[in-house]
Amino acid sequence: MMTIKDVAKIAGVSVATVSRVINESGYVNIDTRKKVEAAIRQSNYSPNEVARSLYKRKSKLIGLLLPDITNPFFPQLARGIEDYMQENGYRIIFGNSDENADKELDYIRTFVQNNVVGVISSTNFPDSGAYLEMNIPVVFLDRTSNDSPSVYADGRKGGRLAAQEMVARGSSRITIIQGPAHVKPAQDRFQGAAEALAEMGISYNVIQTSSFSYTEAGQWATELFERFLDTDGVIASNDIVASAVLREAHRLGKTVPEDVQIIGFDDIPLSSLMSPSLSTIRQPARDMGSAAARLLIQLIEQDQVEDKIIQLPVSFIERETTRSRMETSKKG
Amino acid sequence: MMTIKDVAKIAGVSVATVSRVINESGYVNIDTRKKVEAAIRQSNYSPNEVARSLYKRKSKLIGLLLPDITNPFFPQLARGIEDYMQENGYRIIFGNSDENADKELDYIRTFVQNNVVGVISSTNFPDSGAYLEMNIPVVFLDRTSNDSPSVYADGRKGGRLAAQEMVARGSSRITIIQGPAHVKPAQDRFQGAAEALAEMGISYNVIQTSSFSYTEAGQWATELFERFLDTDGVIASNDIVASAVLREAHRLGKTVPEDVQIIGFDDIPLSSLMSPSLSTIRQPARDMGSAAARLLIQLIEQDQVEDKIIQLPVSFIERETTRSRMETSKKG
DNA sequence: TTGTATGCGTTATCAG
DNA sequence: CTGATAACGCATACAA
Repeated sequence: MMTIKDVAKIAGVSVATVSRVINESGYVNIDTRKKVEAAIRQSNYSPNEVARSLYKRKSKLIGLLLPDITNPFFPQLARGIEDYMQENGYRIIFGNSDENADKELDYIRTFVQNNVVGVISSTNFPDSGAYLEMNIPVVFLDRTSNDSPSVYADGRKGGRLAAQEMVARGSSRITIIQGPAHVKPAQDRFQGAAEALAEMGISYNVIQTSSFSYTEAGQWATELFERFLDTDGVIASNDIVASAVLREAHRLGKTVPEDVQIIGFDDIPLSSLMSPSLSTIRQPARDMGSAAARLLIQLIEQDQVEDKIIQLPVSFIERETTRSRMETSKKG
Repeated sequence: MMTIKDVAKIAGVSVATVSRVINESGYVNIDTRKKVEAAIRQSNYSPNEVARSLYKRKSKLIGLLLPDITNPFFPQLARGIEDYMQENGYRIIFGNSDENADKELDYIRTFVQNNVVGVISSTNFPDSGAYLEMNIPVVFLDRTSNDSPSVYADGRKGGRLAAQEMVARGSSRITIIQGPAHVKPAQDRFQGAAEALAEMGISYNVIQTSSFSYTEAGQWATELFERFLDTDGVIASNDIVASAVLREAHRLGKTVPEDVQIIGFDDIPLSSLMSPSLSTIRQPARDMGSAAARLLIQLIEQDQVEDKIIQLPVSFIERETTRSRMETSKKG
């Protein structure tokens, strides 16, 4: 590998001068600049980021911690982040936490060991202290913690929306699938749906689940109809579980949405390609990702930021697992 | 941040000694070791990887380049890689290439700028020279290049399998969806299917596609049935497109698999949750990922490797978009 | 068994 | 406008 020294030699100047033209810092004569630039081109030199990072005590690296990239919601977040970071010259060190505190800690440690200048984390332990001790900007994504910088969608609202749309479309024997207890956003959704239903005076069933895994999704769908065969509306904890429910409904000979309506959560890309396509509460995942990236960069490069806490709106995506809306109670 | 110097001061020894206990290199008296270890614990010190990397001219970082993490096949690869790397103390710098040569080059450059010790790449340009010039181990994943280290599934065989299973299950008016021309594995599949069909003396239709994007998948499905309404067997270029075809078939009032059989490719996690669940040619994506990681680490740490080229088997996953096999021509 | 000094590739300070 | 040089944090060769 070429070093700044090699370039200096070729150009017949000192390393300091080369450094100046690279960083456009300090004065440098137009002619010597030409020489240096020529030398750089000729030698195909590009600066060693490690040395830079060592000297400046900060890199162009950011750490990204996601629960499981295999869950289709997270790649969307990751993409939003990566694109924005890429455009701004930052690179990403990525890790899956599996919602496991130790693994998370391990990653955080190596992040700081590598001089990352910031981290974006979708953690269930935002208050673990590890984040504070880092002493570098952190933004929590799809998660919240007091008034720490964070980007998230309004899960509670999403839950409410799902409940309202379901009721407005005529379901009355509704089952809510409650996501994993340790995943905050999942609980927000549940709470939103539950409280909206309560406000409308509609009783509901609840199925408890303990993960978002593909393999278990089928089991919960099975359990759901075993316990509540006559349910006519399912509010799922995410689109994966919703798919499983849709599948199980079919297997039992039910037609969707006539016999059972189903509403998912997230709006993962595949939900529109299923048949019937999945009605769902959309989280603008990619936007959440880029918003988080943008916020983190502000935190890194400026001392002032517009908003430390960014809540993005969710929306109901009407597709084929819900019926058309009944105009039951029109006011006015 | 604590440095080795701080630790040395606390322990009342020199930095060299501290370094020795950290790296278990050279002799160090049992008692002074105790002292140093205590100092490390007390100060919560962990070595600066950047400084290490600078000195040793190699890091614990590896570069990972994938076309698009948003395509459900790639997170599986990524997971296989990440898990294996994590266990072995390596971290990943990740980038999406979008199959764009410039973006790829940009990433490769920053990889070497950051002293990565190896890269795993799913590139369409394995022979671009950029990979050779890097002078660090590269393994191509889901791709091949002469006798460069690589890990991939037998796409040709997969295509053949799909064709054979489709025919054995009674389809005769078969349509193959041909994936993007610039994506080698997609062409392998196509070729395999086409040649198997040819061998069996069965004619077929072909639909050309130019990407694996979700949004366009629907259009191709539409085009497929517009042009070949009476097709009774579709061999799709991947599971996403297969989903779109399934959906379109339903929309047109066709029943699957009675009227049309559909076989996908990849076996993404959601394919088993669809209804009907998707018959598909499975690529062991996660295993491919860990195999690539394993191979890369061998390449990095040893001079000899078992096999530079690893081909993993594909398999037909029989689910609900294909009928049961007709025992047409039983020999013996 | 331990300590001192050097260099890894950069940037920034300070003379010139 | 340009060039020595120190320092970033660490690992190693060499002394002691």
